[in-house]
Amino acid sequence: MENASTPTSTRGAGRDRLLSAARDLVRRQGFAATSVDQLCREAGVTKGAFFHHFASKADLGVAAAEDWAQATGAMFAAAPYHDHDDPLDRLLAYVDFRRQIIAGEIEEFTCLVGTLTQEVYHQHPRIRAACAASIFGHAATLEADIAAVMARRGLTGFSATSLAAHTQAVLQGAFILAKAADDPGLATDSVDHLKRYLVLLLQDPERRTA
Amino acid sequence: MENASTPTSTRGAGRDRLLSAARDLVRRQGFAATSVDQLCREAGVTKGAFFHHFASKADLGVAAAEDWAQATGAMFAAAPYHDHDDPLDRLLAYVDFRRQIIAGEIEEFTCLVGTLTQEVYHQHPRIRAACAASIFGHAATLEADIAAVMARRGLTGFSATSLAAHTQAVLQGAFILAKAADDPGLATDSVDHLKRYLVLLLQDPERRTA
DNA sequence: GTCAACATACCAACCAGTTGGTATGTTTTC
DNA sequence: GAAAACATACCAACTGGTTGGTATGTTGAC
Repeated sequence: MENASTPTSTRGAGRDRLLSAARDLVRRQGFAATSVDQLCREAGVTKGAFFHHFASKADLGVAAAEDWAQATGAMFAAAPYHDHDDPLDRLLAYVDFRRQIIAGEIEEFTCLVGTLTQEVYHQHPRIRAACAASIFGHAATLEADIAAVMARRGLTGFSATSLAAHTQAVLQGAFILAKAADDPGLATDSVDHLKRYLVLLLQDPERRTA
Repeated sequence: MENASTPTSTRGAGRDRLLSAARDLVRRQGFAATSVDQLCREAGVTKGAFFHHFASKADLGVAAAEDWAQATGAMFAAAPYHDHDDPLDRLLAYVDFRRQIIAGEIEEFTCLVGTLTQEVYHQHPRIRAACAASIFGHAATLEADIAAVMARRGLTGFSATSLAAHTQAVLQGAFILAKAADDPGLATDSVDHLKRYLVLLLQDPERRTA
């Protein structure tokens, strides 16, 4: 997802540019530290345009989380891990794909909705809810494959829902460690552990070629 | 860690009360959304006292991260999981202990330094560094036990350092999911997966009584 | 008496949001 | 088809309050 430069574009692109600016600035520095003025400068519009499209700064936050869910949903829906027929192969390929897109500057691969949730969960319940919908909505896309593998191997002791959510917890936590260390390697290391866990948990031991 | 009420205390407690206020307010609503005025109200002092003790708001952030590392370090050093002789037992007891303290309001069990890192990593490198020291300093306390288990069982393919860091990634991510869902259960579920991973990875299969 | 800890008054810049417009696009009426 | 009416997108200036911080004064412990 690229940063929109300030174009001499046609009317009507202001809202999209504001959402794009929000995605980048909030991932880099958080929601509260990102002012409406700064968003407008980055988007190349004025405050009047901002408040034409959004009733408040908080409304922009909700729209940004929803836009994130839509854009990432589309990106994941089109990702190559769907090419696998076997549900476990598909799940492991998903984790490989998540690892692969950990690249570039920290704010380019970290998660808008995880970042937003962390600081606004208490004071902005509507933003929190939009973030939850994005995070758990995405986790839900993994549940069918996890459930299929569990059924195939007769696994119990945990649910597909909790394992799907756990994959997102690892990713979110990995992003925090990458930010703390200023090193994407911390994130890829945790994703490697996630893959190792899924293999140990879900793969038939006879299939393992370690 | 309890919130300090506004007492008629002796002089000289202002700094500690500001740090305590920072811990609570930042965990609940983030750093940028927590103003110096709000911190002073919560601590029961004035801006003069604030700026006597801290050169800037950012300095308060660094001090808060360092205070957090010191306080949690002491708490973990005194925790019962150290009672175990066997390194794997001790590690698993550590995870059990982390699960046990996930209780009460969200801001009571979530992590100050993880929350801080997420939003300030880009604009406040000194706060980021203090948070990294806290997170990875704590992870380092687990490395010896992990290394001992790896050596005992001849395990390769990952390092003690990366597995120790991974435990912290899971915890940080678990806290984000708890905030998103407004439900501590999301956090305990991920901690359960962490324990399951450590058992699968590190425990001799013959010892498992599942 | 000295000095650390604290309080008060104040500052310039910034904040989210509002106001009164203009420019452009669309719809309705003739 | 043209023009009026209306809707939408956007602008620049403005508002009251908040912000991080500074300067100066006061208080209490030693």
